[in-house]
Amino acid sequence: MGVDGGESQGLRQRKRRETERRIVDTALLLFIRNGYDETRLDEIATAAGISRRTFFNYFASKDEILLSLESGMGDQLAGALRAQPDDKEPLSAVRDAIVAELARYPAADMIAIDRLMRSNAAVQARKLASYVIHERTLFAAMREKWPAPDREASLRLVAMMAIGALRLSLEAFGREGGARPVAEILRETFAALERRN
Amino acid sequence: MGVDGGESQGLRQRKRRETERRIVDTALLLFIRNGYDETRLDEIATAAGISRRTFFNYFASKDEILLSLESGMGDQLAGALRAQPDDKEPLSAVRDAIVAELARYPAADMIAIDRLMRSNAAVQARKLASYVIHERTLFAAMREKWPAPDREASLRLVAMMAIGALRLSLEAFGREGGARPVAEILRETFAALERRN
DNA sequence: AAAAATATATGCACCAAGTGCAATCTTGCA
DNA sequence: TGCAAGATTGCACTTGGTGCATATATTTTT
Repeated sequence: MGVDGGESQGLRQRKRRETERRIVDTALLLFIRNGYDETRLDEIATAAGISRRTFFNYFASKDEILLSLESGMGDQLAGALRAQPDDKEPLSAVRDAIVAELARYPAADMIAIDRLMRSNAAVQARKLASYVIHERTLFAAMREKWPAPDREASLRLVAMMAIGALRLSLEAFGREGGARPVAEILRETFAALERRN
Repeated sequence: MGVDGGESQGLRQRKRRETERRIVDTALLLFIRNGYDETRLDEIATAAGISRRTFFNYFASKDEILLSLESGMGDQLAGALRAQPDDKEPLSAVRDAIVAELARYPAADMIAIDRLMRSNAAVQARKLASYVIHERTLFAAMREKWPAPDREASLRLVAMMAIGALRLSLEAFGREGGARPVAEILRETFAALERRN
């Protein structure tokens, strides 16, 4: 009743964020413990303390729970790119942005999430599709950073190569079981990319 | 009865192929006429003269109808690559294989199929996922054509770039509404790819 | 502070895709 | 001709997802 600091800034919003977070957390727990396909939406809803119907007020589908973990990355990458100095070559700038950004994700989490996503074909597919979305987001940011109408096609290619290199790096990371840090693999992959031709 | 030519070579197999084909054809017709999401599996089954349950003997899901159109491409590309002369550079050989292979698909069909796939998020996602499968198939073929253990990572990158260029080219083809032939766009995209760095 | 407007939560009935299982019919082959 | 293997089907059932109406909570207006 208003005895708090005073900047509650929307109880509605706060509760919504809390509930959303609670759904993701409990769902991940259940997924990891019992498997993605084996976990029913009802279980998730009940465990999160909401009704099954309310779940769909937060996520459009079961997939979205996992996908939501991936969804911010495009914008994050775009942000990291904007922070790069303007005089770098596009591919180098994007590479550095990706390395900087990926450093922020805990390796153990990435492996766990990746395992979950690979356990279901539809989810895995949508994850790969989200790479394409990231590619487009990145391309849009690149176009703003290096505005030159006649270079658009080239920037599109750079975005494709960069996100492709990111994907291959994460695949290698998974194959190795997380033995080496992602940053190292990324730098290696990008080096090979810049070396060729 | 056996009064026919004599090489019936498995009535069972023949009927199966016929039925599968009939399912795809009638489904495509319905999809194009009424939309993918709006077409029920029951309609497809009935129109194809089979029971709903039998449909699932042929396709694991509704998605698979459309996906099956895409699924052979990886192997086709691998085959086209094997037909390339051995002394070409990997990227050039793959480029030529892709150009040769894509020339075999009628443009109008590609546009129609693409429209359908983009009308449903899950299908579109699986289509993009299938590019990654194609990439792996192509990589496997490349590894056989240019066996050099220390070059594997590099070949992986070439496969990624080639399939990425293919995807970007098809996207451009779609954006242009099929104005220019795919081969032209492909050559342009690959030229830009080889030019950069 | 009451009331009106808006957002959220939920229950319920329903739809459509997909699965397991058992029964029946077809084809291949000895 | 007879029998094994494969194909077709019906049926009951599970699960994810939607539309709609209603109740409840929060915000804003007066």
